[in-house]
Amino acid sequence: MDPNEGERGDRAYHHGDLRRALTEAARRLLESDGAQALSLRAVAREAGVSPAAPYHHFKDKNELLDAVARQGWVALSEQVAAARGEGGLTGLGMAYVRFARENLALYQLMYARIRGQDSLPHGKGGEAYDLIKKQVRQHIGQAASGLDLELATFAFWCLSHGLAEMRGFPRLVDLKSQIGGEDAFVRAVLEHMSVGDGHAAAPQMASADV
Amino acid sequence: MDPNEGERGDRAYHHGDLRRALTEAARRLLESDGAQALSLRAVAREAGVSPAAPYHHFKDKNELLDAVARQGWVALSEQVAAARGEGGLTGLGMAYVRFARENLALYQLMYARIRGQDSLPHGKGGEAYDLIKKQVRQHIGQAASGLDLELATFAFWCLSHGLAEMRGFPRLVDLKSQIGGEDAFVRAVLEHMSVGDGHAAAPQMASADV
DNA sequence: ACGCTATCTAAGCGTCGTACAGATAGTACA
DNA sequence: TGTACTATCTGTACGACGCTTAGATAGCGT
Repeated sequence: MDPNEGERGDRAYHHGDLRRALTEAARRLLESDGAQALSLRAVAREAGVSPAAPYHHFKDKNELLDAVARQGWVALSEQVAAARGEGGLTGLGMAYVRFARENLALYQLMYARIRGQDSLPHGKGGEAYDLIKKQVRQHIGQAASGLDLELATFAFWCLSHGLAEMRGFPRLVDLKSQIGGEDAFVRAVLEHMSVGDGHAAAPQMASADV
Repeated sequence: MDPNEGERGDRAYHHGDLRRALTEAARRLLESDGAQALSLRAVAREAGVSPAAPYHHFKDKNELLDAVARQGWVALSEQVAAARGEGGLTGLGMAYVRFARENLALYQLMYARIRGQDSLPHGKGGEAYDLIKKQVRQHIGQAASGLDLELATFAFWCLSHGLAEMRGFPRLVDLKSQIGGEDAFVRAVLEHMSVGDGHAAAPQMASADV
């Protein structure tokens, strides 16, 4: 649950706090050499221990990666929280996308780990989702139904995630230059949904109209 | 470019059309054992050839996976195309999500391959995107600016992708049961964006209203 | 019929995740 | 203080992986 469950800095092991050293080594490798270079042996090497040492702190490689991913969710939540009150809902979305851009390999690891176990981050890790939900509530008004709130939050999350993942796709380069740069594009997409115009409670099924 | 570049059924090799046999074996393994079991050696085993045989048809493992992914994009486009004219834009989105549900490992492989090379599927593979764009144009009206059309299409794609990827997340189970099941949930999210209500040309920054 | 080339096999290299036995260093208690 | 005890780390090994190379084989054009 606690993403830094090895954060007991008081407790020292033979060669120091190896658990923390391992996750830090992993994040270092992730940033420098990318996700495909993140082998357990490489992490152990980077931390200066034998290939078998990590197994005294993590059941297997997946558990190490999960710990790193949890740290990523915490960092994402912090970055989104720091953008609170600056640019409204759009500001949170842009902070989300900025995190993904600045920590691409980590961001992809976070979702890769989630896909492996079919569970969204919860507890500290899922704080970002709740922050966005709160801002969405403020955006669409307290009067909106809880169902609308949930739908709007999820839709906004999808938009942010899509922007984070597909930012570099060639199909978008024309659009981005046409709209005035990367940030303007992100802003435009986030605001395009214009969540909370009050149309969600009675979803229309119009097939075609001008 | 052509996702079935090995589809020359006329040309037979020593043991038949091994290139096709390999991609088919890969898709079989993907469906039965998941993505992490998809090793080159396992594919060769499934196809009944030696571990080195695939290298005469693919430069390396990545090229084999790319070929499988391209077949996936074609299949996705076909499924989306088959839903044309049935349920409007929402129908296309639901077909997209249904494909991801029915071919989960393949769907994730498709995006994993894309992330590795920072390029969206084009040509035959990207047909689905163009189909959705066409339907979005019909939905928002021909009068909308090209910029709005692109933004709306991308936003709708993000929504569909998010639904496909996060469908099983525990955070959503309450919402799904509350809204009346899986399909109703997908429909609600897709329609929530209500793309093309004419607010995109002049994106409002309303902070709160009911 | 004869070479030519494409195709496939066998064997091997370095790396990976992981397991296990033994060494070592802190800790608890006599 | 000395002595078990346990947690931590090393060394070594196993099977599987991606990929390379050398050699066998089969279909092709001439």
